Amino acid sequence: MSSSDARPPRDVTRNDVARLAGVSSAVVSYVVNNGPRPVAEATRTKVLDAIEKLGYRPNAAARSLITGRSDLLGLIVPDVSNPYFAALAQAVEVAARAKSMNLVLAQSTTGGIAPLVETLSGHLVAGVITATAPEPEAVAVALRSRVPLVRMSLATPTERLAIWPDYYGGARAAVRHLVEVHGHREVALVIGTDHPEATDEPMDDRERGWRDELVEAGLGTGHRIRVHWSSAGGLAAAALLVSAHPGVTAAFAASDQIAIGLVAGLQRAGRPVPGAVAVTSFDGSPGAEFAVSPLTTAGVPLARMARAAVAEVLGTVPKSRSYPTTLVVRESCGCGVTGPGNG
Amino acid sequence: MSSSDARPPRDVTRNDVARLAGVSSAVVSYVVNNGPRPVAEATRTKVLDAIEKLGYRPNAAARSLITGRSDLLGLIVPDVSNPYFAALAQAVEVAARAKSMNLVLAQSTTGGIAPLVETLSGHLVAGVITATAPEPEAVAVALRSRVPLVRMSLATPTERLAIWPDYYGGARAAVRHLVEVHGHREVALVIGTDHPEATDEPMDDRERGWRDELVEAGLGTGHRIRVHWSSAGGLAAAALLVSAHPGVTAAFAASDQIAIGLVAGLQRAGRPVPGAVAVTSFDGSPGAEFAVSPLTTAGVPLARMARAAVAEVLGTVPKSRSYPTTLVVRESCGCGVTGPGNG
DNA sequence: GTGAAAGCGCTAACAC
DNA sequence: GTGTTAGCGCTTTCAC
Repeated sequence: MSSSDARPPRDVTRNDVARLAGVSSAVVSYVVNNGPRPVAEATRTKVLDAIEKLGYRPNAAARSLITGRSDLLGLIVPDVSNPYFAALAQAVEVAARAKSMNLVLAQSTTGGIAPLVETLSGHLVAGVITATAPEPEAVAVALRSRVPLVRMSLATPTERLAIWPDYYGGARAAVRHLVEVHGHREVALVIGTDHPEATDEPMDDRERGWRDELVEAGLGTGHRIRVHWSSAGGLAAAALLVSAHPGVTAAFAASDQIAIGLVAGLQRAGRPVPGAVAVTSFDGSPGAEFAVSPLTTAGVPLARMARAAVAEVLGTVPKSRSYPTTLVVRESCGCGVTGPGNG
Repeated sequence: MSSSDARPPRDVTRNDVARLAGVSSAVVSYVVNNGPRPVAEATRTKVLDAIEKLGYRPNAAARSLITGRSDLLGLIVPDVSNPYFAALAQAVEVAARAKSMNLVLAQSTTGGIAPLVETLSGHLVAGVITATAPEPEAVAVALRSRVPLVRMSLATPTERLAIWPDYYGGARAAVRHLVEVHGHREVALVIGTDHPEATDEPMDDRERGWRDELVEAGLGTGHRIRVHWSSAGGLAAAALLVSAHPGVTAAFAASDQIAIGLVAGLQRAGRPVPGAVAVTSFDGSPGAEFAVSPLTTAGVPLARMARAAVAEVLGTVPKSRSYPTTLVVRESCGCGVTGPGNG
């Protein structure tokens, strides 16, 4: 501690273990990796003892250098502080750890993910799971470095290397509940956008689901509000809804975060949910239960999706790429509410 | 593509670059690392061109192997899907990336963190930031592998390698607001616990702050509820509060998550916040604004703390270890509420 | 200002 | 069933 530890004492290496156990370093390797060659039980025990005694821990860098792969797995999300992506990250971390993989978390808050994929691939990650839509350059980088880039929970599904919730079906179920169970005729859509000014954005499957469900019921699709994918966006949507769409009696929010803000904003504007306006949403995040009006929401099976995404990174072709949602019925739709309401 | 790519084509290495640029591999190294030796401008350009042309990317494993360190930084949290830890993780990721470090995220959902520290140190991480209290064995592992283990946002501050919000001061401010501004005399504490049955847990500084503030105001400290650190816990606390502490007119919740459940539960129990019970809490998480009653909460400066924690991992002794909170005043305390209330 | 070369700790042929 | 050994891609000392 006196000098600025100029050169840290070397870690205990596989050779130290071999020496103490009285075997060759190869045998230590076979024991540590359970292969690729068999080891006699007695020898194995000696090695294990030596490892224990020395507190030996394999150097992941050396291993990666030779194998060309690591036990690292990249995860790119727009922003982990968003509860949906937080839930996604937690599910992926659990799924990764179940496969003895470590998660490297990267946020794409600003700009493209190509530099992130580049960095990650420099770490020889087994693959990258992205919840941010990769721009063409990012895809090119992944291809060039031969790193599987698995899209997870993106609104515009691809056929290859992607896992997504059934946005379309979930949205239809959430809208159908409003129409069939509660009899609403004017159902607005409140959806997010990443490019507020862009007009040629591909249509989100949740929007498609909302539209088709209304059309099939013979209802109009004139009420559509686009805001940020956040509770603040939902708050803004509430203001818009009361001012520009006064006749609306129900709304489908494309995410719980939006719904949380929407429901709070509606309440503040004197249009309580579900009394004045019924709301359903999409995600099934834990916080939905504690919204100003507990949210009825299409629940996404993140744990299963995460396992599928990790498996896909590891080279397993998943049985299914689209995961059905389950409508969690609470109160924001008008169900089970006592007192003044339109149930 | 026909065979199962038995042996992936070797990546482009530093030698390829050297060959193309017509220099030695050492020079490539000097260019890539900006040192440790100077390189002529013309040579540098040639090298850079070759790198560009070949799409060369340094192999992090090889670099780590020789330097004995990586640009990886470990972060251990109990559960990223908890909004507080999600916010913490996002702040740490940003702070890490600002220092060109990559975050390896590990969750300690079950059991001790020693195995995680062990794994992380095998990856030669520059350090580990933990928001889960390390058990003695974890500390020993970190010591043995000479990995700095920085505690972040732990309720029981240490003197070394730790960064924390001013739990004590923040709690006092939140309680003081209830007492001095709103005149409450019976202020309950709703706090979490990791070991529901343990009785010898060290006292959380938030509890100490709550107690001292009340004592100095000449008030009683008889109302204390311990639940899980979650919104579900807050919901349970609401039930307990109405049944076992009917005289209470205000409560300080030790976390926003608890407060969110508490406020929702109180509302459901017909004791609206802040009308019937005023509430303040601790954290300042984004979601607090959208609680059933927008939360007045002691805001924690996570971004600054994250920068300090990352700096500490990197060997900088922080100017400060304790970070003051800022009371964000909204409505749950009774401020700015029109209509029936006890403002 | 540049090059040659010695390993970092580990894996996996290959030899015995 | 075990040992020997040749690198993996990179950094850095040391010569020039």
